[in-house]
Amino acid sequence: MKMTIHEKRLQSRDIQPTAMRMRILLFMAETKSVISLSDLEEKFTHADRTTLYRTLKTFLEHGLVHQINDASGITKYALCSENCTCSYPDDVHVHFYCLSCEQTFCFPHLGIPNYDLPENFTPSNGNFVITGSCPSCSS
Amino acid sequence: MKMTIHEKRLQSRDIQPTAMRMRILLFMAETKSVISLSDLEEKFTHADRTTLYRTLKTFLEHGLVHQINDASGITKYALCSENCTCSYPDDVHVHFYCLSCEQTFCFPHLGIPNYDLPENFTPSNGNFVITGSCPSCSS
DNA sequence: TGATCTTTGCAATTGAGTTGCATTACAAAT
DNA sequence: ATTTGTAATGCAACTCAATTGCAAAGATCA
Repeated sequence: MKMTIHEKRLQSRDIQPTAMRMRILLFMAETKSVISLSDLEEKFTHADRTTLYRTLKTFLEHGLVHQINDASGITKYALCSENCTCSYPDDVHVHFYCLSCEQTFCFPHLGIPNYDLPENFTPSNGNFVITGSCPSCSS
Repeated sequence: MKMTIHEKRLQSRDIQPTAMRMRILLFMAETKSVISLSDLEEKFTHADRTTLYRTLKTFLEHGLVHQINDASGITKYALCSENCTCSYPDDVHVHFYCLSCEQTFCFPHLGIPNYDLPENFTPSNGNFVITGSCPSCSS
């Protein structure tokens, strides 16, 4: 039985590879960028907002994407690397939010310090965003 | 002319020290915690939501408080230290968001690495939040 | 085929955040 | 002290992202 790489990717995370999900995964893999629910809506005008929303939720719950909270206040998502478990500190990396164009970028090569937290604070995940101006918007 | 320490603090940031603002500043200084607009609403039941909202905005614009975006998706605020300018990397520190009680904590002693960003990314601020379980919620 | 479970679409709701405008409080000038 | 102008506050309404309930469509398996 033949299977695309994306189909395998969904199944390896225990997500039923429906047509809709395949299309959304493909889009995220192609654009390689950080997207919001609204971005998906603009791309998939034929699909319902709820379906897109729930697809992102499903992806998130199954560790296929990670969630980013930047200064825009809008929840954004990005595909995880193949063997990511989205746990602090190893699988967390820095993101960059451009105040001008409001885009968010992944910096997978910029990891997170293993902070020595105050007693009894148990970390599980992290959200590290640097805000500023991106190359296209820096004059 | 006599002036309270909080009055001076407002004036040093060019904020008119009205009764409302004094009360809110006092509350934030007393609780020493990270709060949301809704938290203020619960405390100041007599005041209008808009006033509280605009007070926080004013405080933010004048650098009296800093803004935190945690995994809750709700914008939170915390008092800045006396000589803070809220700029990356020196004045940015780590926060902690507890998934269980949904509280957010300031860790002013945990600073931010001076990351070597990709070319032409110009940082101005940062938002670093570690998510997990706080002492009260860790069994 | 029939029964069941999952996914998708539609409609409606929630709640944070925000804005316009009228009113009130404050401060400066006379 | 009174007037006058500016800033702050309160009220009402609105926007928009996020979320939920329910019905219809589609997939899966006996």
